[in-house]
Amino acid sequence: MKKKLANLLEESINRCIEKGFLKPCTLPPIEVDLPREDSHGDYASNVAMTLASIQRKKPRAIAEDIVASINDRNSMLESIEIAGPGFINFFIRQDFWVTLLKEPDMLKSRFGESSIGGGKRVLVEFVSANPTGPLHIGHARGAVTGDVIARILEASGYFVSREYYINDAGNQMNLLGRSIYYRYRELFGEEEAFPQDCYQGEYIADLAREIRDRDGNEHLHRKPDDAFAIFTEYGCESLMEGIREDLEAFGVTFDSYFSEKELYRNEGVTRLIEELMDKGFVYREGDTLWFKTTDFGDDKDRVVVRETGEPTYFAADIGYHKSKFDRGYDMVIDIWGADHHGYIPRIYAGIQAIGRERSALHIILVQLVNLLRDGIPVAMSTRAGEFVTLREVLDEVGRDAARYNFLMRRSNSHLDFDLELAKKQSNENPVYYVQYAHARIASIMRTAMERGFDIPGYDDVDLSLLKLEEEMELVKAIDRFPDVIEGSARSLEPHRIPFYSNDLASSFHSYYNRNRILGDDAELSRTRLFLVKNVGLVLGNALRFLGVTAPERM
RNA sequence: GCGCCCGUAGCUCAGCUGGAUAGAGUGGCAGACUUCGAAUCUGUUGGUCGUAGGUUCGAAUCCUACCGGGCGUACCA
Repeated sequence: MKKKLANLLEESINRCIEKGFLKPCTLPPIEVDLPREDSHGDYASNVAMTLASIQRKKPRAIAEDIVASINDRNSMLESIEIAGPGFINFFIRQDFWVTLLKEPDMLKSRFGESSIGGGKRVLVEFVSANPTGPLHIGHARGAVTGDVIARILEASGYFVSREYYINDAGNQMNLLGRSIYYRYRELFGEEEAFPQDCYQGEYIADLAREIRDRDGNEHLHRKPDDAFAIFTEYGCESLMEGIREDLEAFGVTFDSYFSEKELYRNEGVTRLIEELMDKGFVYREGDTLWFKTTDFGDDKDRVVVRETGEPTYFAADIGYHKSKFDRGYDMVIDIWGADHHGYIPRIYAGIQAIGRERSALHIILVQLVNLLRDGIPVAMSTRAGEFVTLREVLDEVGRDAARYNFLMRRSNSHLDFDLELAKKQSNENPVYYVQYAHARIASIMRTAMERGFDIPGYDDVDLSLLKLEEEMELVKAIDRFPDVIEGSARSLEPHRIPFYSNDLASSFHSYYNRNRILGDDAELSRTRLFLVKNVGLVLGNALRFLGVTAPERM
């Protein structure tokens, strides 16, 4: 509906220009919004006001010209009003509203999809947790955020690939190997003190036991450096396997895993550094190489090759991003924990230095999760081995509730996640509200069948029977769904979908409590059945975008 | 110190990229099941949008300063 009205306005403005009412100019984007007040119409536009400054003319006068030139071929409009400083308010005819139900009924599970992406290739990189321990709840929020952004973009005409960057090189990996090694020695009674700086978690000892069960004591006689390498590799692979399984149980899958170690092996990092040197973005100071990120707005230059001759993590990361673009992606999305925000200017400097547009990279920061149990904070630290794993959360609160809770908030705001609250199967838990509406509708459909109704399609019902305000509200809400998904895709904001779903579920519950769907009047019942069926369809589609199940009964 | 994020109802949060009289949920209070699912619904209570300036037809939204909370500020990843 929004788009139909915007088109109507655009045509009219062009006509005004032809007739000389308005001076030729480049049109501002035509916005059509939902007014807060019902008395301001079903939709409203402020074009007259935005044109006013360009045209140097009074907004109300412009609005009048535009309204006079509108050609409502399809008889959508009940009336148009000009209000306040120059708003154009549209009132849509009731019999036009109901025709919009044709679309969801035809498109079914594809209702909500669009082609705004135009086939652009997008890489979404997310989670990318170091394989030094199992995923914990902090990773979970980034995981669902990335997953849902990928789902939305896929539905919006983008060609999407999901990637996990494995930091399987560097100090933390060595530390992992050492940690397992010392636990391994303990198993054979080598009781030196377990180093403080090593990973303390119980899972380290588990890994050590696995190696003992497989290889016995053979690593005891190796030189520590050789043993570290073996233990590192084993730990990394084993932990990655666990991570993959946990994510899958959480409904999150990847198309590719990109290994940092591979990047080094393929000379990706050396080639990158050479490129930066060739382009003159790098200077030498003693034995270290500095990248002039300040040329791109960073507040200080950054080291890319250490005194020791080893490239930094940063160097590898630019190399990794170069690889993303070299693989042909038009748009790259990184989902990061908010604690990495300081890193943003430097990575932008990196991609600009390799000749890419800033606008091709979108970094989404996901704020940290405050884990609570009954309102009391739960302390977490990977190093100390104190944390609640993703697996534990899944086992305790379930996948649907966990996902929904993470998706309800803007990723940019801090999130309290209360384990007890998320676990409750009651009205305190918003996921059930939407699911319940879906299940309830499914139940109505079942009852209807039992009573001998068919489930009608668009052409089999008399839509003029939909007269109630609540019914119009539902029709309007259904019609809005594609706009919500599109807005969500453009802004990369998944949280809009839970909010919309909640509103739609609320309108439905309210309608249901006030009116009978299946009553004495067979024709009316069939029409209402049709309406409600489409509400269920949209709720189902919305939940699918969120990766949450849409139950038929619960 | 510097940088980023956040500050909206008692609590948890939306606010459609600058629009008209600021909204939900939750909590409190009062109500609705012999009829399609009460995990539901209806009504009511509740706000100087952190503070002070500025930009303009118009600001919770943009700019500046300050206050409060979080997170960064490595030749770690």
